[in-house]
Amino acid sequence: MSETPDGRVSKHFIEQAIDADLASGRFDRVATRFPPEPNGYLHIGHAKSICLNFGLAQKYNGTCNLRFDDTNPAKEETEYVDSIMEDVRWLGFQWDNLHYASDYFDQLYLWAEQLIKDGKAYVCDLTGEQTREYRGTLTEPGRNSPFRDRTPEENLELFRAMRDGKFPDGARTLRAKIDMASPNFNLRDPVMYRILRAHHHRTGDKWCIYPMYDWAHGQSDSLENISFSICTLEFENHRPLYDWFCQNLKIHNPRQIEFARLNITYMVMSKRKLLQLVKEKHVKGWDDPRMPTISGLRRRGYTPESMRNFAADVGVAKFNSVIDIVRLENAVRDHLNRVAPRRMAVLDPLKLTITNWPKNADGSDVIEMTHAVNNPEDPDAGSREIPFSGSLLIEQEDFREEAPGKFFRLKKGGAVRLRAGYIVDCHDVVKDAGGKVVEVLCTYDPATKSGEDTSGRKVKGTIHWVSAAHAGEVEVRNYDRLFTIESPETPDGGKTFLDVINPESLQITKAWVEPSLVDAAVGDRVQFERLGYYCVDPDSAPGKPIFNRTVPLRDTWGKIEAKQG
RNA sequence: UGCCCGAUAGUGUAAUUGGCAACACGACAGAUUCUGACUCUGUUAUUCUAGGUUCAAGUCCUAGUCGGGCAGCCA
Repeated sequence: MSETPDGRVSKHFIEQAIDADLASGRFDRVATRFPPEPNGYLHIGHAKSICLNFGLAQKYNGTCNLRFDDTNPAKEETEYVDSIMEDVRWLGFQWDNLHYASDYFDQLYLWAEQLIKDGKAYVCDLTGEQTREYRGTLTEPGRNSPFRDRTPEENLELFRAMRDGKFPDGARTLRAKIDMASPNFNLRDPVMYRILRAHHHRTGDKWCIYPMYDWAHGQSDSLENISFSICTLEFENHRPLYDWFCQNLKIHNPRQIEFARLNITYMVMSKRKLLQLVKEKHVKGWDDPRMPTISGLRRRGYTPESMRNFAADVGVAKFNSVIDIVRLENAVRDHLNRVAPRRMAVLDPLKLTITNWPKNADGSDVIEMTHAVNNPEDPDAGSREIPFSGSLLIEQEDFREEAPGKFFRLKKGGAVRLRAGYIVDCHDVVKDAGGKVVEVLCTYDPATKSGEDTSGRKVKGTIHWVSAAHAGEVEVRNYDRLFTIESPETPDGGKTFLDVINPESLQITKAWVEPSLVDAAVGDRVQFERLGYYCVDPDSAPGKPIFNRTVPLRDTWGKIEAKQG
């Protein structure tokens, strides 16, 4: 739901469907569920689904369950279950009930016997390959399995034997008896159970037959009294089967509604590809800050609020869209701008010496504390004191010996304000043997101290700095997009997504930071003024923080420069 | 050559369900600024095409075009 300018509330198509079903009496409440398969870590696409399902429950004063769709023991692990629960909570949601599809295995088995007795399911001896051949093609109908007309008695006996482990893996299946000529493949006698000897993360070795998705999902929804079963577009063709099972079992029939999954430029979202990135060590793990996983984005410094805002921002529809990654970046900037304390850090230092700075009797610099606002967007954030001296570090790129008029920073013969400090005038530089500027020499204007400026001077630029003697030295990990092209899932020229990994997606560097930052705690988020938002990484040790760049600040000057070549 | 679904500024989402095509982001131009950030202002459309119904069509009908999905004992 969102507000239009004239105050009306606009609802997306799922909310409209819910309104209609509530009004018609088809359902009297909203019950949703988020049903991940625990075979990998959740990514931002799942976050959209989580926000949708839990969000709907909140808006309609209904309920939302978390249910693990754990019907394939070959792929599923407890590690993934734990990470999924952590991610859902971190996003800010609490499920009403926690379930596992595997909790329903007994009920599912009973229902299967019921369908067999009703003559609506049969045991099929076809091999996997034969099953495929019999299924037909896109343009030709399938053919009936030669085992399709077994009697309910025979089917029951064989099915129980399947359950009891009398047959090897893959030898037989239980199939629903629907219509081999249906234009919808899902209705061509879909497999309900396969024989599979694998240790299940919850049921152990109790079962050697496991239900297929279609046979487990809708029935699980039904058992939980779900009203709206929201899933992604690729399940649209499954809906007739979803309804067929509920109707033939004569059980509560939730309404399945499909929406388009989330795609974002410069990201891959398939679990298979993400698994590959992890397994082949192209990244450091599922929570590598370059991953689109919720845990990766969390480590990168994204906030739950920004991710929820992003999900709301991209909307819900049936159109298969690709969201520009800048919208995600914008969402986190927008939130962090409001909440992240400002700090100063210099990543690529250049020495700046103030030649007229006062000295103590012993020849050392006088140290003066200056007053800096913590967050101009948030008066409640207060202010802090930073040590200022005659020996500072500024950013290399903030100084040019000679520069065009549009360059507002420091140049020889020019002036600039040192943020929360003084205005300085540059009168000379010191170069090394190679002619590279290694130090800039300035004078400061005592009447221009930040907060008590009586000079009336105006300068065009303000730059950040740290006092050389007081700066803490820390590690900084500057992250960038993991891929070099917009659509890494489909690169040109026979390349794969692995060929378009951005070799510069992680740049480790040092930074010199204002003193308070040395004690930053894991998870702390700050804005390095004029650079970007940073978050303290779990790899940090006490007194040795490591800062991950969440996202850089928008850089208008960088754009202008790039354009001018 | 089958079935299902979709198509509205560059990108995404709206349009009181047949009544002046709007909002966000981006891009561009400008203002402001002790962060070239933030903020503010302006610019950015033959609603895929062709017919039809209607006083009136983005919305309804017909045909077409383009895009996505479907032939796992995966989910």
